Amino acid sequence: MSSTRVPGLDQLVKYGWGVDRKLTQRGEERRTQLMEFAAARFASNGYHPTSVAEIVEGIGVGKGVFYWYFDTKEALLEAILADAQRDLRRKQRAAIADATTPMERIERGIRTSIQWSVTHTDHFRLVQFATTDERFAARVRKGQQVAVQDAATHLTDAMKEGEIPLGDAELLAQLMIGVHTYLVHQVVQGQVEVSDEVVDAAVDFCLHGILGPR
Amino acid sequence: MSSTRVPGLDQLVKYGWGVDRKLTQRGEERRTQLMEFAAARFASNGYHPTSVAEIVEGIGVGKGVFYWYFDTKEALLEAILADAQRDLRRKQRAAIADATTPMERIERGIRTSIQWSVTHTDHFRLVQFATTDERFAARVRKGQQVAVQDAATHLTDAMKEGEIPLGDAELLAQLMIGVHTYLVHQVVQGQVEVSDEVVDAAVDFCLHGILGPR
Amino acid sequence: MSSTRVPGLDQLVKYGWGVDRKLTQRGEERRTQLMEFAAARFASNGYHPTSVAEIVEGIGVGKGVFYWYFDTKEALLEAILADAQRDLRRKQRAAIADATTPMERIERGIRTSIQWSVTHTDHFRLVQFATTDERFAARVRKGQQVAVQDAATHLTDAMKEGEIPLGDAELLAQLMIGVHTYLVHQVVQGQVEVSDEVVDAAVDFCLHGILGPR
Amino acid sequence: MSSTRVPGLDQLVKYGWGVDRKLTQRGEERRTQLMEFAAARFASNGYHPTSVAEIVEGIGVGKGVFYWYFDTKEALLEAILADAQRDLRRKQRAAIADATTPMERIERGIRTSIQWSVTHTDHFRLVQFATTDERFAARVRKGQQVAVQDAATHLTDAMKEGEIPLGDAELLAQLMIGVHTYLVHQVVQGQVEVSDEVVDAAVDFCLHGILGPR
DNA sequence: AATGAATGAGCTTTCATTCAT
DNA sequence: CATGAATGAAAGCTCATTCAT
Repeated sequence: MSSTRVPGLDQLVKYGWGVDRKLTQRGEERRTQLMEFAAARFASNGYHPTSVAEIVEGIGVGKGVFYWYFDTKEALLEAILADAQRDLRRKQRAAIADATTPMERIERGIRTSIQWSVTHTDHFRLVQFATTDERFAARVRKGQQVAVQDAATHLTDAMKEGEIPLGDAELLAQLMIGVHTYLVHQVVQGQVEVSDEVVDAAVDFCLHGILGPR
Repeated sequence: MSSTRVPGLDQLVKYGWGVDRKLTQRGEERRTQLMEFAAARFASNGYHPTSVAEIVEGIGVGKGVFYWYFDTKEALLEAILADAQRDLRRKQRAAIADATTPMERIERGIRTSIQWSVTHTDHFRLVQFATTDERFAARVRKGQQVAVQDAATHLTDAMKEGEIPLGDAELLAQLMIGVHTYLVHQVVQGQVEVSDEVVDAAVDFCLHGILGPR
Repeated sequence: MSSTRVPGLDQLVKYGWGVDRKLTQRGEERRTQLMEFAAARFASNGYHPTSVAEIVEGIGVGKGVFYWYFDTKEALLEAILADAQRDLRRKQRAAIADATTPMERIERGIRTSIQWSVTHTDHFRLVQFATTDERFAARVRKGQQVAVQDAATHLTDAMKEGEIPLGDAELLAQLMIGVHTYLVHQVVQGQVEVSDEVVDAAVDFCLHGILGPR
Repeated sequence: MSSTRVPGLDQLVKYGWGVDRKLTQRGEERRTQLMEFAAARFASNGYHPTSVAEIVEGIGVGKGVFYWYFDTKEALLEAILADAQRDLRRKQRAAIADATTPMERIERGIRTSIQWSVTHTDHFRLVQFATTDERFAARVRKGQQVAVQDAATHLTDAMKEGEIPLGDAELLAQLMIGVHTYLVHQVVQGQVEVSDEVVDAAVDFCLHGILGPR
């Protein structure tokens, strides 16, 4: 009826500026269902080749449903990406919470990140794609910057405490993230099987890369 | 009288199984022009959002011209990717040719790869995208497998000669490639400025990652 | 919740395996409207020369409407042909129902067939065309086989009852159908005016052809 | 150079008003080759679905060749149809030449016609198609009118001489032609095997149809 | 005579989005 | 909330025809 169009902060964080309805329990589920189904399809067939029609048919509803929950197809992908980013960050914070040294934080950060990516391959693929489309690249870039900053902070701390040699913390953070990103990439592409040994090797590789010549 | 439809091996390598005409000098130039222009557009706007119309308008020819040289838009991207792969491999072989030790070969390989990628950012972006679309992913995967194998061979040699500690050569090769892939990725995204120092740092990071604890 | 994708038998008979939505009253009408308009255009301008654009413009709707009801232009023609076949057969069965002798059934069959064809010249022309295109020819052939078999059955009955001399019933049926097909063909081409006399003459011609030398 | 565009009568009969060059021996062969190849393709794939490119590729020449011999694709089909008509008529005249009675002429006419059609199934199919396209229908109609007139003349003669009962000669001629047209149609469609018995039965059917009740 | 290249209107089809119910 | 129907711009692609060489 006369509901104001200005959403509260909580909703904004979750839904952005577009469709901003208060959703019922059922509505919430529908929205999630749409996002999950779409993420799967986007990941396997690609964002552009997947039509809105395909999505709504896939879950057996009319097109109206889609546009009830999302302003555009673009907004859907953005919501999926935002959701994923938020989830990963939350997991990472939890993992790091009770670590005592910077190096421990770094290691746990890497492990959590790898863990999350290989259990959310669809989202990993979507992020990969999003990078290649200017419409979404900015959002992803921002997320990656945050990740780099986080890692760099820990590296700087480690440098200060003399745990690792001084160096360009940000660059090292990027190289480190590069290692595990590519590793996950290969896993997603079916080129590598995940195992504790592989993850350990990757972590070792990074740590030695950071430590440099002893 | 009737021209044989079986193309020679040379042509096959170059054009694949689709349109396989003998091209005149002029035709050869047009084909190249189309590929270059398209690569640029695909890289900046994305493959799907770039229409064939946009490409032909961009170089000021009729639509038919496009389909004279390529069977489909898909075939065009494949041709571009194949071309790029061939070019990179050629460059790498040349760079490695006169190296004397395995470690030298590895280092030169990494440097050449970074070099090539940052001077062919369009193609790098296209490869990124290609990975996210099953239609093209296979080709890219094969190319990357080759790169991994190449590097792994050199690592194995280095292990045999005792230059580096024994380990999973293939995995190390992948981690190494991961470092520079992500680095280039960041460069392409404008997050990092290339410089000799950055490249050196990346190479160092890899070498120490490989060498492990001394 | 999720609607089953397996259409009921009724729908299958009517729509085939392609677009198989449940249509509303309005949708049903649109579908019919499209088929009728298209049949007329196909008949007068030819199937290939008639574009989908022409059809939708003709009934004043957007292009998407066409593809809402039919998978392809080809499917549309097939639907039209199937519809026509079904209608003719139904009419023929009704006409034959209360005939008492085989010869009466044959005569009524011929007359009904001529009658139907001259009042549905559009469909007759479409069948003519369909014969010349392998994509549609099979369907038409099957329909004609059925017609031949029907007539042959009656001829065989007549032979058994001694009403006509023994002979190759199927071949006679074909010749008989040939007579009226060509007659209708000439009518459709404007070479012959239909009249009771003409129809009577054709029927006589057939009957004498069948009876042979007394 | 300064060759007049007004062709001689002979050439006109053969080539119509379009391309009217004096062809060399080789040119004559190319033209024939094009027509034969095109007739085969048109017959099997349809006129519209067969492209000029397909034709010239099929015989291994460039597109220029096609347009050297024919003004348009349409003109090609017309030339093929005209050729076929001329050939059939010539054969029929030869077959009838030494017949002594009208009925003999009729029978020979029918037999020749069936004979020609089953040995030129491609052309028969093309005529079938041509009927369904207004651009070509007129030409075919005229040819069929001639055939009907020819047959009707013989029937009229037969009536005058008391060989058959009086009746509408033209209509009978049409019904007669209908019988064998449909027969050939079924042969072309692979529904009937040609044999002397079948042809005899068809001829008998016609003769009895004409003779009516004795 | 013949070729390879080019043209560009037009084709079939798709699809994000909107709307009446 | 939800549906089926509709929109129409735009996509990929075809093809009869023309032209420079």
